[in-house]
Amino acid sequence: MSHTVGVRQAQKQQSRRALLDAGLRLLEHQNLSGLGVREVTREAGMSPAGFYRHFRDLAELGVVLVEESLASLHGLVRGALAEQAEAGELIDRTVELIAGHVRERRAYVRFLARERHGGVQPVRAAIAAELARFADEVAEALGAQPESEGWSAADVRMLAELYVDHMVATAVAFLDAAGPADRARIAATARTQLRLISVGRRHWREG
Amino acid sequence: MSHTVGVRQAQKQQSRRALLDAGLRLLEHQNLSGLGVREVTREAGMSPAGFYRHFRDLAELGVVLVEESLASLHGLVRGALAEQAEAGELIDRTVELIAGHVRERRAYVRFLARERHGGVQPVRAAIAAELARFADEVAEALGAQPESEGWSAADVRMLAELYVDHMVATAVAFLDAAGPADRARIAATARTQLRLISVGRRHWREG
DNA sequence: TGTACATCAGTGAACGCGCGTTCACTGATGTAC
DNA sequence: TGTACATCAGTGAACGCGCGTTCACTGATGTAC
Repeated sequence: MSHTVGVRQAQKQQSRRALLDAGLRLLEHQNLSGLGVREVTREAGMSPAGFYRHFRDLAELGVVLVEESLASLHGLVRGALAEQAEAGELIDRTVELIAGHVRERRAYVRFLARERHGGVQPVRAAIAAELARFADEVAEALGAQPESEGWSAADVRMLAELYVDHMVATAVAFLDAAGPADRARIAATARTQLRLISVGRRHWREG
Repeated sequence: MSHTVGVRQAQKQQSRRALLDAGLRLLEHQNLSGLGVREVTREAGMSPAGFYRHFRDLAELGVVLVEESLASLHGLVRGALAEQAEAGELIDRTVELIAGHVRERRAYVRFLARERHGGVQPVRAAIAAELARFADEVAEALGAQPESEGWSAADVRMLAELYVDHMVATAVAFLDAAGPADRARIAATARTQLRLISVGRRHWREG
């Protein structure tokens, strides 16, 4: 019974987690700006006043959710970049990674998609900044590939942005998929689009 | 003084317009699900009860705004497709069209971006259906081009979706542009990305 | 180990407030003759 | 044209309700000796 943290602190963490989870659950079908303190505490099985032991207001809870969402997304991007394979195979793997991520972190992905252009400015800014960082990471990885020889930094960065935009669009499409057949169609479309971009990249110099 | 419509009806139309404009104005900085009836009527200079002479609730007002937004977007898409020019020139014109549309219909574009994944289901469905129709139109136009010879209908459709997604992403980027220099950068990126896709399309067969 | 005091996460009651919606109304516009 | 009645867009008051936030509290956990 090591109590390096203490029972009290552990219980507090648990309550905080319950509030975050309740918020995430409720945000799957509504906007952050439409959420209420009482609504969240009700869902978490806590009295309304208890909320203020953990967060100043709902925007603060929202920002924590953004951080968690982005951490999970970062894992996805790193995973995609770490893959070492032939181009076609890499495309297939990437699309699979996105599909899997949407399946496992559905609520987080939905939250990001919804608040990316939502009504809460600090949350929007955090998401935009983090997507820019993803583009940086992707640009760096692309720049290291032999296919990028002779490309300007700006062109590599442009290509990275195109990939990130496409990843986001694909993830959102998976979110709204109607069923397995629909998911398969979305995956096939995404793969073909990535292949098209890849072809364009290879023939870029010849214009 | 032709009164084919009647003074009373004209005044009612004017009030309705005032409510829609007030809503659109308020929605530039908040979500539809966070908007209030009293808030809208206050902004429109009308008593709260007056709202119900025009709309059942705010979702109904929101759906009308979606229709208006999409009508304006339709004009943009038709404009882009109607252009007859050499590929490079066409890309420049398309990016200019998007930039101009964002400048002139800023509030509508912001509204669409925000509610596309927002918390009001009927509004979301309307936007998704309409974007699919845009993809259909674009696919039809692309299919008629000589460059599409030998392409399957599915591949043409996939290309159209890529273009529509890219248009949306570009419009949203323009929305958040920090200034003229930022706008120029976004335009340059969008042009280069379109050129890349165009190159990929030309060399598709050789894959 | 036991005891006495301190801390503090969570409670339940209370507050004032703005909300959505209804209602009977009013007065300008429309219509019939 | 003038008059008498009908229509109906917009009003202002009223309602009940759930909201965010505060407060003094309680009782389990932590700490000092």
